Amino acid sequence: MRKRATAREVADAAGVSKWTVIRAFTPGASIAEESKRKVLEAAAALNYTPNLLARSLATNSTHQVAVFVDDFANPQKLPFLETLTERLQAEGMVALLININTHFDHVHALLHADQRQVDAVILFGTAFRSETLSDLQLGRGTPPMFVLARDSQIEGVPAVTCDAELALREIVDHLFERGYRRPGFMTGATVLSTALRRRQHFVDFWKEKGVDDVSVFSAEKYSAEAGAEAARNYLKQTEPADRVDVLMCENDILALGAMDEIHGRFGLRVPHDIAVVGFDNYELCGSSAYSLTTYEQPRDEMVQIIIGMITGRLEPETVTLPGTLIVRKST
Amino acid sequence: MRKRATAREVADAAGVSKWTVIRAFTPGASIAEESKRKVLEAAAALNYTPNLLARSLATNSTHQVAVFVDDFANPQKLPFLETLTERLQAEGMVALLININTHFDHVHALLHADQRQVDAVILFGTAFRSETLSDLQLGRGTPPMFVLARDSQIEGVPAVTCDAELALREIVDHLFERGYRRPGFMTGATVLSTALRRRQHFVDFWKEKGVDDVSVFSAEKYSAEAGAEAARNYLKQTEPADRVDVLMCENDILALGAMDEIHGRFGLRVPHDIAVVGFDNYELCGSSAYSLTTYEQPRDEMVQIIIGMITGRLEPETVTLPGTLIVRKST
DNA sequence: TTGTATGCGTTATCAC
DNA sequence: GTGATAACGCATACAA
Repeated sequence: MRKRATAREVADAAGVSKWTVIRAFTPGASIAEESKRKVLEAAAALNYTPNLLARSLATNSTHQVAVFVDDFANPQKLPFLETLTERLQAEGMVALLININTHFDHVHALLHADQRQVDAVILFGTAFRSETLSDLQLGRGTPPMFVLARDSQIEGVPAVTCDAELALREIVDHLFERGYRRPGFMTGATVLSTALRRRQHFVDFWKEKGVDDVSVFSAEKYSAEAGAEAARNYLKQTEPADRVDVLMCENDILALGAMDEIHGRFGLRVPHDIAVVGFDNYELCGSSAYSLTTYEQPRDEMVQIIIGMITGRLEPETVTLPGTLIVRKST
Repeated sequence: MRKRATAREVADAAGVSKWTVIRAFTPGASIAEESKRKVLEAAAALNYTPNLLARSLATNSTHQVAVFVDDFANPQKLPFLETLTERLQAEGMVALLININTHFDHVHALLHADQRQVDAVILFGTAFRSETLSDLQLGRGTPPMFVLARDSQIEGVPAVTCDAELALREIVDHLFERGYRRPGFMTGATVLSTALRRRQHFVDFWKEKGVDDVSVFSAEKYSAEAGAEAARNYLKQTEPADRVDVLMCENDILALGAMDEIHGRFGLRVPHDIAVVGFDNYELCGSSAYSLTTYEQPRDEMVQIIIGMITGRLEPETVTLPGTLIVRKST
């Protein structure tokens, strides 16, 4: 592997000093047309491009953003990653995809991101408790952090989320209107704040409607298989007369798994016997096999805002955006 | 944002030279126990960790690997990204997720990756024609490239893929055994080599069985919606008597869309009227709503091998691995 | 407009 | 075992 050409080499070839070479590659620098032409020619011949590593070291800014992800089971992550990377790249930045799990925990990852001098850290749908942060004793010196698509549990760390209160209100209104009165809620992993919040709103709004009893049960993970298993256990343990008439799941992937069990294995009709609601509007929700009623997050807007905060165009503060209820045949 | 502590500061605090500080953070360096203790103490107090950026500049190795992705519609990308990031991180590397699309093409991305001095570039399921590369005139000096989950179309760039020939042979054998004789193949975007190869094998193996006529039609993109649309057009334009009795789709997401159209909208029975086969074994394929026969790629092994090549443990060469046929109710 | 000196934080290599 | 010098490639500030 040949070494990259340096500014110094280009300078020699063009017969100027290396600083003139730098200027030719610095937009808005004062340099003579003639010099610039000579430099660019020599650069092209030598295949020179500025070394971003050295630039980062000198400018103290890497234009890299670390994106922490801990749940790869939700296919909804993919379109988010797509727009996120696209927007970042449009701003001259690039995403460092960091997998957070038991082998590479938050503290470790944050330390690593810090060592790499990333411009920002995006906690994308991951749970990050503040005790973890204070353990790190890194409050200052840490790159700016932002939470995407989940509530922030850390003081001073802004979050960009879909408005859970509004969403759940719309959902409960819709379900009430359709005549459902025996609601159930399936959560994924109860430790997560967003799960708790969605569930809490769900329970609260039903209470406002005069429905005090909401069955709550949880899947172990956020996967279709886990959703199916949780539904199976529930159906096995509950007499038909005692069952819920509508099941809201914390996200689509749980809902699809649950639906599959309800309809596919137990032969119950959706929505006649049990209606199902998801959250996210994953592409396959619209398929006729499922036709799942769900709630769509304003993905593009969320990403745009979080990037605005990273670039400094927007004030860093928690933003909550309205989403869209998508009513389909499952309710 | 406070500045990070430097080796120099720690050195002053510990009363040693900054080189001794470096040694304390270099595994296997020769340093006195006493000095090391003092340094680590001072480092902890000042919250010092080595600056990876400066290290990269000095060592000429960033431990960053660029991962190019151009298709975010296939949910199968997600588990691949999960194991990829996990394995990379286990090796002390980190993934740079780069979105290749019309706004940020391959040449641009490769240039960018090169400027960032990445240790390697993984073309993950993206089409990269060699003309593009030669346009760049970068043959030398470019970081080592590898293709994952697609055939390499570039001389000297190794690929790690699932054995398409074996896969298609197993699939065709299975279909033939089940009695299907009027096969069809749905491809996503015909320009891609892997699409062409899978299709070609499909056609060839049927020919070996004495079936010369394979209907081929293509969806515009790799999405459920595109698969559904392609199926819809086919069903509309083809008399029931003339239709295929089995439809193989280039990947699961197309197959799920097609199935949805065949069964959900047109009311045809799968597999009785038309059988369907996918490729990838995406999680929802196993759901009772679809129960799609498909072919699973040896994901972990593929990732492990490509990382072996990147780290130098394995010789960089094209590797083709056998996958697993998953037979379900759709055939 | 152009050239010079200095700094960014680390590593490699050599003296001591 | 420890300190010092040079180098990595570029950016900033200043002088010419």
